[in-house]
Amino acid sequence: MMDTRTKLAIEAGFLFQQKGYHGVGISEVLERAGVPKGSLYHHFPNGKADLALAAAEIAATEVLRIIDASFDQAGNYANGVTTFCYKLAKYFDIHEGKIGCPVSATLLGGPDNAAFRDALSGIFARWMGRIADYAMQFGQSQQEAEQSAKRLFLSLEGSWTLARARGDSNVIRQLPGLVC
Amino acid sequence: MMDTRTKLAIEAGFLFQQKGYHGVGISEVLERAGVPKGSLYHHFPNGKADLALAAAEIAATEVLRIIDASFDQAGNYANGVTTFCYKLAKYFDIHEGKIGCPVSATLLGGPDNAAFRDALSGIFARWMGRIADYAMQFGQSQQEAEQSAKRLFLSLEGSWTLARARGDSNVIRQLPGLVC
DNA sequence: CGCAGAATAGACCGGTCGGTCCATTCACAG
DNA sequence: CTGTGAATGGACCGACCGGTCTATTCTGCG
Repeated sequence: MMDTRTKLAIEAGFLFQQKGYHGVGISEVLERAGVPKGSLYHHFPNGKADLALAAAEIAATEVLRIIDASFDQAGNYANGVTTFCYKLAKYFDIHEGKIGCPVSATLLGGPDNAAFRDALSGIFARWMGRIADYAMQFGQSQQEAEQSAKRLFLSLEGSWTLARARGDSNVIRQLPGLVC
Repeated sequence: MMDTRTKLAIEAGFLFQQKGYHGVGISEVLERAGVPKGSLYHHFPNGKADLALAAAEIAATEVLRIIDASFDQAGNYANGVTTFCYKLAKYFDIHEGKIGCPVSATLLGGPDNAAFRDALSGIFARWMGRIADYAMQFGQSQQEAEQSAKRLFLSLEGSWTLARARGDSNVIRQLPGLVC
């Protein structure tokens, strides 16, 4: 069975992504995870803030895995982008359109903390770096690749927001036609 | 002097944009606005939710004004986009990089409410519509114009997020080179 | 002036927040 | 078995939350 610490971080992640850092109460996380309060403060001595950072880290890694899965078998860059967007749209639908960017809702809504901002910008850099790597692998120059990655990332972040506002994942699915 | 109702909505808007709906307490808004609680519930009988909707509406209108100011005197579409982004970057800097999209932080973080989502998607539609109008005015076909507007809006929404994570408005300033 | 409704002022409320603390149970080394 | 630290379980706390309610002050009309 899954680690208590991991289970807490994952359940907290889902909730944070839907309602933001301040919109989720500790007790709600505990109830969903089926874990008592004592355990939380054993695994996350700094409480809610630690929990949010761990949740964001897990979600960030999951997105990296989706990037890999999308580009590894793609014949070219545009193809990889399309697969990537479709996978994210599916993820969006699974959670009933209630979910935004898995990390920005968690960390941007949190306390005005340097640690939170650093974690967030680090995660974004990792995502863009990974996408740029694949773009280069498919023949783009480093400069081109970084620009492609940035363009994709920015639009994607916007698509997540718009999709949530509309309750419709099609914005995400139509993204490849817009940025490639 | 400014209307008490308006003052409340504006101050609430700044706070919501920084910390999200649940991150801001009523008392904090009242303190900043220098207004007692009774006045708030006189002007906004439904309390915090009404306040957030009014705040978003004001911010949305302000953005429309910035769009107009940017495109009205621009010689072409690309020029208007550049001015628009520079104005937004300046707005971002004025608020010390602590501010995101003026409406999504307020409304997406709020209660999982149909009224909130509708208001948000309506505001986004108005923004994109206005930008598309200018694009057509500068010679683009309707289809081209809508695509241009969507591309700009999505990247802009993403830029706001990234700028906030980095605490640096340059992402927004570099946007025209990326989407035009 | 007197009156009425709008607006302001703030005490007060029940509920929930994040967090602390300690008793208990578990897993495992000796 | 016993001992020990990790992990769990949950009662409890003060602070703050959004919201209600009543008293008072302002404002404009007759």
